[in-house]
Amino acid sequence: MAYWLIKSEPDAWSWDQQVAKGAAGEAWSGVRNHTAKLNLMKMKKGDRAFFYHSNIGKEIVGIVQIVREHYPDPSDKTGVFVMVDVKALEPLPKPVTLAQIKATPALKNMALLKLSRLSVQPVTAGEWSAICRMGGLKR
DNA sequence: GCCAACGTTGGC
DNA sequence: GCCAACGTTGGC
Repeated sequence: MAYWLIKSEPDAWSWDQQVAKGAAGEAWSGVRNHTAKLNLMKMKKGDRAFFYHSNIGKEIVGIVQIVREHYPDPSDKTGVFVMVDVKALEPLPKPVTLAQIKATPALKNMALLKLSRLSVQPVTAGEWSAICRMGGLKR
């Protein structure tokens, strides 16, 4: 299984809205960046991703699961970009903030810090478990 | 095909 | 509100 991190501005689409969608999941559309697109296309059903709130909060608030692999984004008229469907899996008992990640030596190479503008990015297994622990999940 | 100008994102 | 990073656009 692969791990990812997806970003959203809570003004546009928040964790609470994602949770409200429940098991049905929701389309993760609107990506207009080719690097992000490549990552979307690597996602497999069952992969997990951190849900990060950019701008407001600047913290990882929960975990989502990929429930549908990439397909054309109907909101993209050029037909170039793709999207996936994700569903909320569980919240982090303690959201992990950007400041905490920066202060953690093991996480200093995270794409989140190096490619701050990339909205869909890979997370290593080591980073995943470290953040889960910081977030109060026991695993 | 290069590169300057410009727009957007996102942290501060 | 500012600015750095970076992607895109357009002139040459």
